[in-house]
Amino acid sequence: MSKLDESLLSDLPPFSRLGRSQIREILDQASSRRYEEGAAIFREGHEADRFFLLLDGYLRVIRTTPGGDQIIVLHISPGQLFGIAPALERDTYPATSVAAAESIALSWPVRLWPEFIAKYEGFATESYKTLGSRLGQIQETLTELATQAVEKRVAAAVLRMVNQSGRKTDKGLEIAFPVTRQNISDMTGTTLHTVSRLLSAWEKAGMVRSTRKHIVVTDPHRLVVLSNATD
Amino acid sequence: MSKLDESLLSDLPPFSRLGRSQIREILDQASSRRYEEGAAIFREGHEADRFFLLLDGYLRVIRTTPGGDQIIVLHISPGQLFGIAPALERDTYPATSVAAAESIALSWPVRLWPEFIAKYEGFATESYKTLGSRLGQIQETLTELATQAVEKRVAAAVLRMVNQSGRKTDKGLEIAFPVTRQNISDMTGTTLHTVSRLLSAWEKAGMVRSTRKHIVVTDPHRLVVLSNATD
DNA sequence: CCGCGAGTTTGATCAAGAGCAATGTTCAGA
DNA sequence: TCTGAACATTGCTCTTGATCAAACTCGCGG
Repeated sequence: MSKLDESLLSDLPPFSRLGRSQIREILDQASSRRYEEGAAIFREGHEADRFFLLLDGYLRVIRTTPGGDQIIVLHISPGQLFGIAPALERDTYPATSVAAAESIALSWPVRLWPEFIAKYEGFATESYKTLGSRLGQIQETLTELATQAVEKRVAAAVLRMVNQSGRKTDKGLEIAFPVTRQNISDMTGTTLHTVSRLLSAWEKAGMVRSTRKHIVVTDPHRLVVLSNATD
Repeated sequence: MSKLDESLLSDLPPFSRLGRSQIREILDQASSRRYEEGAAIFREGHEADRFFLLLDGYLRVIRTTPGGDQIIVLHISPGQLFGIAPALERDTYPATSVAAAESIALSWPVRLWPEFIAKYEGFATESYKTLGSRLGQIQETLTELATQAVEKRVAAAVLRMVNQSGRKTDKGLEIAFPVTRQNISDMTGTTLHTVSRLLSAWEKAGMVRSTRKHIVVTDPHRLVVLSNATD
């Protein structure tokens, strides 16, 4: 593993208040790994022996039911902590995380967690905030799933991905990682068929453009309107 | 407000490692309040100026959509911390909490949070765990909602309430707080009509007994089977 | 440049459960 | 004891979106 550069961490919230030498210390204890698209970083139920920070790429956090259905609980973007089961004193990971695109993550052994909390100013607060915002996000999704019709849920899911990862292209806002119809249906509790029909309809209406595994939102405004229509 | 007794806290996880004098200190800074059934402890969007501990009773945590639909995100039972928005550095509560039965809660002003974390051993860990288990619960609910048919969701919701609050009666396990059909439908994203039909069917089949606002599960085992049938 | 497979599209059918409507029941308070 | 409000039940209809089925297309590896 090559020597990691300090600038990797110095701008990220969990570490931004730390001095050079502390960051060095943290990096020296980290492992860095690269994950291919589709590779699992860790799996539900496995021993939670490390915690992670995503440096580059995007992850899906997935839960699988006993019956084999799966659902995408949330996405992780660069700079976020994840797999922080140790904070919760859990000994296994409660979900699986999979690289949605080629990704790079740092990780540390669980035993360092208490030390990080105690030693590095801002780390505790930051991880609380991560937990909290994740809780908020999931509550949002839950509420949506329980109350909204499929079209609105799908619109909201697409918008969430765009907000989290969208980058401007000449055509509009593009989701920065590959997404299949199946993926979207796994986020919204519907089927890939329904998602496909919706995307076709939206494309016909000029709101999105989509190719095989990529989606560009050409008219975000109308999609937003759609996602929170009252009727 | 009458003087609070130290034994109120000494057995609860967030405080169990503390000495008498520390508990006294914590209690002296707390306010205690009683809430009637149906009363709100705090409301979504309001300024998050206090954090809470439920001493007695049961709460529902509710989110309301712009369109006015509401959903019950989770229940709180005695001994649990709640309204810990401050930990997340949020300045408003992300959900509303309402007393499902007559309840008593302690609360402290937000400004004490950092002090609690720093000063009282185990408090930080405990609140992490609270957050974490809540995250787990909600993920569970989300997965269920996205993948399971209505009957299984309703069965699971009833079982969850029984597990959390069930007490033995001569007939079976009774949910310890009032629950309407509407409440259950708000937990499961269905309608009160559907819940009513299901309860009737289950009653006919001898698995539950229910009166106006109370539910007794007479045959938990069969309900469990129902809640995770594979077909 | 071909062929194969993963991902997608679209049509047709059908069932689950929402919505609507009307009636029934329990309970708290006057 | 009566009345009204809150809660519950049940029948009927109709819509949404799941399911089944089949064909299509893109893009990659050989």
